[in-house]
Amino acid sequence: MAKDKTTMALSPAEWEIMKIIWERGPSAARDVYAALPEGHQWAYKTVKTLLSRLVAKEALDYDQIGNSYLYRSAVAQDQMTRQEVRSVFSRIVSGTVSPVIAHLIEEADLSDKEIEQLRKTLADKRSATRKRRRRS
Amino acid sequence: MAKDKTTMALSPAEWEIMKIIWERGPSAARDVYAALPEGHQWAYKTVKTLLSRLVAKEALDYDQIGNSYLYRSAVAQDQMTRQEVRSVFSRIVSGTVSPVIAHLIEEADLSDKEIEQLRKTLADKRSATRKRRRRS
DNA sequence: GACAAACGACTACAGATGTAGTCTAATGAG
DNA sequence: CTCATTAGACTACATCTGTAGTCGTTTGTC
Repeated sequence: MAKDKTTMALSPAEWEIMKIIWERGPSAARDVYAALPEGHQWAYKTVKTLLSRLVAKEALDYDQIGNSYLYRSAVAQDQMTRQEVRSVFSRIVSGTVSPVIAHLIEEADLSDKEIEQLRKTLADKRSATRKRRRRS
Repeated sequence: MAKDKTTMALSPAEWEIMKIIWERGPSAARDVYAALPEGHQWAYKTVKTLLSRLVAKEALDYDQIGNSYLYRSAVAQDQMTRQEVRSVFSRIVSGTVSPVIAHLIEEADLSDKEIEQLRKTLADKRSATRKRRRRS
């Protein structure tokens, strides 16, 4: 039933829950509820619904402790993130990706170290591209 | 009724339509239908529905020509794109954006010229960051 | 001028999502 | 042991989305 992990998608509200579990590690429903960022006033029941849906999607798994569940992530955060970013880009972009990357760089709050790292990524990319071109 | 332009969101199917109109310029429903990328076999009626919904959202506007409409974009593509990217990032990211940017760079098909441009963007970013730090 | 073709308006309907509420069973407090 | 509390299961319901279909009107064709 549950979609393949490589095609699973999370709704915004579900992402909110997953982020909490990724940060805190395995958590009971109460803990997730307590960890909601300020400004999110979901009813506890809403959190429970989202947790159940995430279990149904197999994004979460759980261990039963007494009569309650300890939810834990069943998918890696960076994998989900990559997937989501890919999906958004395929929706949005018609042709050129690079202006969007530029926009992100401008908007993001990057440390010097991260900037250095990205420069290196770009440099690698350049040589990789050249290699591909030569081969073809 | 219609959401403020700064908060309007498009569904994936709606993006598909908008991309066609952004590329082709003002178009009749038939033209949009004809311009659907291979593999998208929506019924013509489906296209019509999406166009109407986009008009309702004020993402499209139209001029009446005879008894039919010539649809034209009422929002700029890059503005919508930026908005969408921002929204996705605020959903997804807890903390560090830069791995995601790195991932994009790795995945994207970038020309040498674009890579050079991005390096420059990063360089600017670095000096901007330094300036901000000095000020604070 | 009659009629088929095409158009836009409105309607349909199932699945996903946001946002909870009810019901029943387990359990911890006294 | 009894009872209020709490947990998870199941139910609810409005809205958004994907994906069309029907209806009445306009219009181009002969």
